[in-house]
Amino acid sequence: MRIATWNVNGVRAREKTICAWLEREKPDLLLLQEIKCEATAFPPCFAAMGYEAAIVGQKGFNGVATLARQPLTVTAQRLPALPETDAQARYVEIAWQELRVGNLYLPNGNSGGETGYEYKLLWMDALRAHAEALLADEVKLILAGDYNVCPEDVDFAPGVLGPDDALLRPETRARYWSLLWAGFTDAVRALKPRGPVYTFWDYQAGCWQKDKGLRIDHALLAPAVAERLVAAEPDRQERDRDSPSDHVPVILELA
DNA sequence: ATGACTGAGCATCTCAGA
Repeated sequence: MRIATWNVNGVRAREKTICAWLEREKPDLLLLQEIKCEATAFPPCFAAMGYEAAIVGQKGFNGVATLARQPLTVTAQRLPALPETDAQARYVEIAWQELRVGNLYLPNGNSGGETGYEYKLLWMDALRAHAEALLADEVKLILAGDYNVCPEDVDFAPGVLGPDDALLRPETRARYWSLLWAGFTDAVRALKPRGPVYTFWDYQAGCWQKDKGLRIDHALLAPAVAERLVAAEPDRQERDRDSPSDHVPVILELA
């Protein structure tokens, strides 16, 4: 079973790139973040390739969608703990085969001043509350996507982030670890405990060429899923293609 | 000392990204 997560930075701008990648990699599930469009504007090409889609879209910003080869059931289109008035499209969750798969795009937190940062923390609290409820029910849960968190110092190249960046502030990291310690396994770190495993490189200043990246795209696995983990790594080749996303796919293989 | 990108929108600049 192959499951991938990918912040594509605009699904319409990346349509051909994603189709070609699906053709090569043939994952069972693909979790997309930053689709930057409403569901009505979502490209039809994935359906033509045999993928069903669960889409939570938004005009211009954010937006998540999960593609699945086999039938899926949508179980959530937002985090239950957030107010219903919250308009940001950042979470979609499906039941698929024996699994529950949450696809998330966590707020960056560097824009909008302290209010913007507080929203990130609020969102992380809501994510943990939801995750704990599912784990308590022994749901076979995968929570994957763009977390916008560098868990440890090894997860960002020296010099690419300031000391107060929202991706690594202590309040951010405390919430990330609190989520992880609720009972998850970080799939990539479980298989590569040490060293950089970047998933993002800024478009600016030749960051990719200098390998000055970040590890911010994560896949967290509930215990019953973690015991089936065979492989988990970013597909770095994708960053070298024409007009790439600034993130690469992270691919998981489960027995 | 230093690099200066990308997508989308009531668009030829602004915002957000991270």
